[in-house]
Amino acid sequence: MVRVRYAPSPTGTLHIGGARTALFNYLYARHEAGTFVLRIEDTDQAREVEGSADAMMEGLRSLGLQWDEGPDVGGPYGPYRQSLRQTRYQEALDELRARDLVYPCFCTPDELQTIRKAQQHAGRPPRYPGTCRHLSAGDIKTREGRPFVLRFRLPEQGATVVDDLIRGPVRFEHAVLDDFVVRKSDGMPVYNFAVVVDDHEMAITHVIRGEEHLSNTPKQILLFQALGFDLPAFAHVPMILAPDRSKLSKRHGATSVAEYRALGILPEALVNYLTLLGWSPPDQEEFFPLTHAAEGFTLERIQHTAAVYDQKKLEWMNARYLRELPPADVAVRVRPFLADLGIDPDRPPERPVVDLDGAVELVRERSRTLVDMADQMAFLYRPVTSYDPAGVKKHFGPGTGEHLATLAEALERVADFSPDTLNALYQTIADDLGIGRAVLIHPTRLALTGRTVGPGLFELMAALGRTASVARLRRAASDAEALSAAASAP
RNA sequence: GGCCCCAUGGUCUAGAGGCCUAGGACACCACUCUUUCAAGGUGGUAACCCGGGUUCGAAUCCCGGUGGGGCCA
Repeated sequence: MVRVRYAPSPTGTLHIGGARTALFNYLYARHEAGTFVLRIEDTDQAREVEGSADAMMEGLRSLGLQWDEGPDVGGPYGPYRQSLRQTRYQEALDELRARDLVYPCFCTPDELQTIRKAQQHAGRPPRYPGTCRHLSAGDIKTREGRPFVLRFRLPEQGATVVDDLIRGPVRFEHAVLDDFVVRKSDGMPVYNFAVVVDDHEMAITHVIRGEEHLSNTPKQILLFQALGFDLPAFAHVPMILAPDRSKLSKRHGATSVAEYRALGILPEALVNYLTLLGWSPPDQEEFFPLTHAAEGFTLERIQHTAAVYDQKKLEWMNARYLRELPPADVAVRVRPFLADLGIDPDRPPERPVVDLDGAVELVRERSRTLVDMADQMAFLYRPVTSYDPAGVKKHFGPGTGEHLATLAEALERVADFSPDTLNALYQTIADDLGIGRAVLIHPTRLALTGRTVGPGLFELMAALGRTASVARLRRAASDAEALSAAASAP
C-alpha cells in the first residue's frame, strides 16, 4: 500500500512549487490507489505565520488536491502536526542517546563560528571538528548545566547511497558529512530528525519532494537506520524556476496559488499547467483533467531538469478552460471579478437581454483570464461613459451622427432582434446609403461598447437587446460630431 | 568554498544506440477566415552546451570541461 505525503511548513502562502510537489504526490497516490497524507511541519514556531496552515489547506483544496489523511480530516496515523508530536521525538532521541548514537555537544555558537572561519581560510570544507565527540561521562558531568545540543555520531567510514526513484543512486561519502545536530539547545528536534520520525510514524512508503531536499537525504537515511526504521523510497522532483532561472520569488510576479486566483486563472488550468511542468504525459495531449493525469502518472516520466515557468503558456491553458468549461460553470467564477468592477449581474444599472451564461458565451472566445472576461462583458451591464479615443478618431467623423441616427431608427422598428436579421438589416442600410457595411459597423460598435474590439457586432447587439442598443446609438449620434471634432482638433 | 543534481529551439517537453532530414505544445512571424479583436485553419523561423572517447553507427553510453541549480553554512 503506497502512502505519500505533502509536508509544508506554515510559513507563508501556498507557492506554485509547493503546489506542484503536492500535485505530484497526489497524482502518484491516485495512480497507485494509495493514500495521500497532509502533514503540517510547524516545528519552527519562530518562522510560523499565523493562518498560513489554513491558507495552504484552502489552496490545495481549491486545486482539487484533497488529501486522505491530515490535520483537519484526521486518520489513523495522527497527529498530523509536528507540534503535537513532541513527546515522540523525545522518546526517539532518548533511545538514540541510550545507545550512544547521539552525544551532547557543549561547543558554543561562537566557538564553532571561529573554527568554521579558520577552516574556510584554510580552504577546507566547514565541518564540525568533533570536539565533544569523545567526551567521557565524567567530562559530561563537569559540564552539567551548560547548554548543549545533541549531535549524531556519524559513522566515519563509508558512504550513504540515496536510491532516488527519479535519478538513480546518489552517493554521499561520510567523509564530507559531519556530526550534524539532531536536537537544538532549546530541546527542539531539528528538521531532519523530526521528518524521519514523522515519516516512519505515518508509515510513509514514498517520499516525493523537491530537489532541494536531496542533500539532506543521507542524514535522514542515517537516522532511519539508527532508529531501526524501514527506509521509504525517495523521489526528488526538479524545482520550478523563474524566467531568469533564479529561484522563484515575489519579485517575479505571481508565485502563489492565491495570486493566480486573483489574476483570474482557473484552478483547473493552473493544475493542468503545473502537471506539465516537469512531467509529460505518455500521449502527446497536453490538455486534460486531473483524473486523466493520474491514470498515466509514473515517476519515470518526471523530468530531471528544473523547469522555468511560463506565464504565457499558463494563460493559453486558462483560455482553453475558459472556452471549454460549461458556461454556467464559468459564470459563477466570473462573478467576483465583475464585483471588483462594481457590477452585480443580478442588479445591474443596465440589464442586457442575455443572462450571465449568455454573456460568458459571448466573450469567452477572446478571454484569457477571468479578469479579462469580466472586463469584456462589463459593457453589457453599465452604460458607456467614454469612447476609445483611437476609435473616435478612426470611426467617428462627418456623417457618423446621421448614420447612427438612421440605424437607431431602423433598429427600433426591426421585427426580430436576432444576429441574422441585424446582419441583413445593416447590409440593406449600407446598400441604400451606397457605403460599405464597415462604415456602419465600426461606429456602431464604438457607440454600443465604447471600444473598437470585441465580440461579433450582431451577436453583441442581440445580447445587449433592443432598448439599450437604441439608446446608446442615439446618445452616440448626438455626441459623434463633437467628439470627432475634438479628436481632430490640434 | 566543499558536496550533490542537471544540461534537446526563447519556454515546457518527446526521445531510453540505427525508426531523427530531431517530434509535439506555448510564444513569435506569415497567410487564411473575417465587421474589429480573438478563436480556428495552413505554413514558417528556431534546439541536441563544448571536447574527447566507446561503437559499423550516438541527442541517446563513458570521461573531462563549461554552464545552470540545490544543500551546508
